[in-house]
Amino acid sequence: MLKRDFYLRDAITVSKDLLGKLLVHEIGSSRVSGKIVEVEAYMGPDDAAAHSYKKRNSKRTNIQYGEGGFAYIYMIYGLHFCFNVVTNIPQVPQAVLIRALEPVEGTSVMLENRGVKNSNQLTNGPGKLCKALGIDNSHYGLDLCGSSLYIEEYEKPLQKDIIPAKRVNVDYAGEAKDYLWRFYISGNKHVSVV
DNA sequence: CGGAAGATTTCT
DNA sequence: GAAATCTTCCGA
Repeated sequence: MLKRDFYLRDAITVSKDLLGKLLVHEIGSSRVSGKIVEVEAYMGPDDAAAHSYKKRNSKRTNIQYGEGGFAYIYMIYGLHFCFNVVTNIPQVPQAVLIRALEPVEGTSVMLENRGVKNSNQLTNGPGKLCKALGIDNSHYGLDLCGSSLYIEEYEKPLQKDIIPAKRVNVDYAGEAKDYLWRFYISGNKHVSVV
């Protein structure tokens, strides 16, 4: 399992390092997990696309003001949950949105959670992977150095296979919408948007 | 206290 | 291309 130090860096560095790692959710005795294939970095106070833009501190974003390595989960459009990893030191509100996974363990559980048959569409989007892994608001603020939801070493993608791209659905963010703060693994079938 | 908008998904 | 759908947030 990744240690606290891993998360105490800036969101861009952490996001790139997260590619190829395994996101694990232990539900009772079963393990559900997926390889991280797509992420986006949100850099906080100076990033108009971030929830913590201009040091906004609300009930929702508060966890970002603590130290890195905790789960930041929020509901969007009243329908879907998104899972983020808080990064950096306290008082620096940054986070990494996990946008897509490649199913590894417990795919039958994921299929059941999602109610679809095509495994390519199981976890290829932030809302989808939360549903597939059974992540919801009850996991808000959970310590990723704990024992039920965590990230561990898995694969290390080649540098050339890490593709920078514009973030998705942040058109409202002015100049920040063009920042290349989204990263995904080249050629992977489970990336949400190509 | 009320209005507005959203780090998405799904269907047509 | 547009609706679904409701929590959260910000301004008054």
